[in-house]
Amino acid sequence: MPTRRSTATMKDVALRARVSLATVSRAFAVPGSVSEALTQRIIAAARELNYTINVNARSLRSQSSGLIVVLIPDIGNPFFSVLLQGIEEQARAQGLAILIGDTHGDSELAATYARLLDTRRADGMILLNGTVPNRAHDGARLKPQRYPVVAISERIPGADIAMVGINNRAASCEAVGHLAALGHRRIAHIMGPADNILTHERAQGYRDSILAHGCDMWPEAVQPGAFSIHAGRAAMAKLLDSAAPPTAVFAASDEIAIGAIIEAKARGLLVPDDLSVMGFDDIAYAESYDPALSTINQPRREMGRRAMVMLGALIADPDQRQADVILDHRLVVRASTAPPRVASRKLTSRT
Amino acid sequence: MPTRRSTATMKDVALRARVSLATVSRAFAVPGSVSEALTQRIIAAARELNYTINVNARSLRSQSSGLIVVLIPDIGNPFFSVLLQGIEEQARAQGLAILIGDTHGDSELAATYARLLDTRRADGMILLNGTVPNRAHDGARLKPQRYPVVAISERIPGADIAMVGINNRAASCEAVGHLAALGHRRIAHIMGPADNILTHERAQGYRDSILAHGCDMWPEAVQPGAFSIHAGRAAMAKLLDSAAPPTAVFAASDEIAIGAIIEAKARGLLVPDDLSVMGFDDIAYAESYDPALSTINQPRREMGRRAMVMLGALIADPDQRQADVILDHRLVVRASTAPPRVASRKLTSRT
DNA sequence: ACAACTCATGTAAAGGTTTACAGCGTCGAT
DNA sequence: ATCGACGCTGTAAACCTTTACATGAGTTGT
Repeated sequence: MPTRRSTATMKDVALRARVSLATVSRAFAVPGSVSEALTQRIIAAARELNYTINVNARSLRSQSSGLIVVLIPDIGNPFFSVLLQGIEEQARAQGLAILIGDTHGDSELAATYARLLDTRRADGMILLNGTVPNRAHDGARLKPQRYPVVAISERIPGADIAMVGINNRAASCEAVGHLAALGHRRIAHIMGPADNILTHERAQGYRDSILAHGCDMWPEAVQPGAFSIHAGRAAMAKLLDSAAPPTAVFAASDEIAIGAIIEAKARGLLVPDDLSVMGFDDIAYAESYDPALSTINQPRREMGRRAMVMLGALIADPDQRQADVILDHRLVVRASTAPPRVASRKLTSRT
Repeated sequence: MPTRRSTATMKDVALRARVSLATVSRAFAVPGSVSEALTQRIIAAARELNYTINVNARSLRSQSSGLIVVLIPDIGNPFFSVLLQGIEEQARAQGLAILIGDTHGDSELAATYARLLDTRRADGMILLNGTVPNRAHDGARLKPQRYPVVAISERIPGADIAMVGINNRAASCEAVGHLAALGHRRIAHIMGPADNILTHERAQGYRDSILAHGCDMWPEAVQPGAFSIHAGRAAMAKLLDSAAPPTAVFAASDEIAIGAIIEAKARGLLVPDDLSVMGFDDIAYAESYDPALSTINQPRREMGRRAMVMLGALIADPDQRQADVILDHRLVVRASTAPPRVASRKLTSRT
């Protein structure tokens, strides 16, 4: 039970400024509606009383909270931080604050956060990739109410939710194309988690490119994984253990790529001399890693900003349909990719 | 203007369950106060009507929002993400949600977020190191009201705000001690930003240790910096340009350490053979870097959790004083530190 | 001079909860 | 049978705004 802080209310301000309560409210909320003289008097009175509006009362009456929820699978993942900054900047510009819900990939938890919309604590929601609060029973619940929701980087199947993202398939195709252009013929792919849609879009882009360039195809070329350093390392180990290891790897995320490089180094391989590695995302550490990662840059800040703009529009008019926004990605070539060694074929023995 | 969603209210539930409004409220809020039979009837009615409580109304009446603000200088900094997770987990356990304010180190912005307390939008606030919304005029404002506030890892000068953290001075002393124990005599220090208190505590620990071990002291040994890779790299460049470069560096953060290593590598130096580098914080990437970073581990998740616990107590009773919590740090020795090269003595001449 | 308007302000009714207080029925003790 | 206590439920006030509607003063046009 918090101690009741005795704070000035609008009524107090009205009394002091010798106007009605309604006038005070209007002076603050509706710009041109109160005469200059009164507005000054009211502002003065408010300042003297150290008045601050009670947001809860306002929300109750106006049926909107000025808050939006952002659902993230994992705050710790550096991919999301810049995205968040974009969202947050834009939200602030629109006078909204953001409420972050870390779902830890748990759809139960996601549903809990989604409930903030039901309870009118939040006006809208942004879904970051992988977090789908409506997998289970909530799919049915989300749609009929037509809550303002936009997804970043993931198309939610079934629920027609507006989204902003990049063309993952094309980007992956380009990434693998870069490796092929360097002369690689034996290019493997380490995937993200199987239940993530991005994983499949990127894998598809990989396949497109392998086909288009007539590169090697072999059963173990595509390894399952997850968006983590650990998974990347494990998958790389499998690839290197195989009879005919690849000369290049396209990882579905930078973290996977880092894991792959760690494993390669652990075995005495030189990157990029013995093995080229491509990442995806261009997280902050990609540039600082040794070797600096070649990767696909996603315009994350812009993605966040655009999503927030769309959400704002949706909040203003929940019935309007928003078109998807596909932003441009960018191939970033750094030091982790190079032409294959001509002599590299000699490694191919054993088992 | 959002379309008014016609939602069931308590009144509707009361009608349907044939009880009074008050009884419904009590059934939900005050555990043992309503008879079993009625409670069941009420719950059934609520379910049938798809009732969800209106949080704004509750907040208005009960003068508390169930929200807490967390002020962060930079969401993108990986040091904070785990901290956040700790806070968030504990907050959820206490039925609270967190509102994240990224201040970008801007105290103006921090003040904006701090205002959420004034407007009753938030019940309490957690300050993450470096963010001091009361540097300027707000110091005076924060104290008299006695808002529930706790700081993580930084003692706010002047304002008596409870805090949880580690002993930075002792930890730094230990870090440098590790380098000295390896045989280093010429140990430099790259500091964080000058306006951050942690910077000075860590620098002090460095000095303590240098003195205690009788290591070299020279004017350029301590370089100003900032908590970033870039700053680390620049400072390292200065150190290496000097006539008698150090054989080891203690960086005030892991990011600085990474920057330092990048610069050393760029000059063809081997880490740790030619130069040992110690970091501080043990961020996620410290372990994956090449070489893996020796550093000081801060129990970040636990710090977040403890801070939230304290805040909870403070919200329950704003007048009680909370004792500071100092948690244990841990020296983590990995691959970026090693004994100095014996031949390195030959560098020590000149001037 | 009067109708028709505009414009600034005031009045009062929501908005959905929580909670102090009152009422009422039951039970045990006298 | 009476009293007090206790446990459950209902009544109504309070929390602080926003906003539809009413009011009245001033302006314009005839």
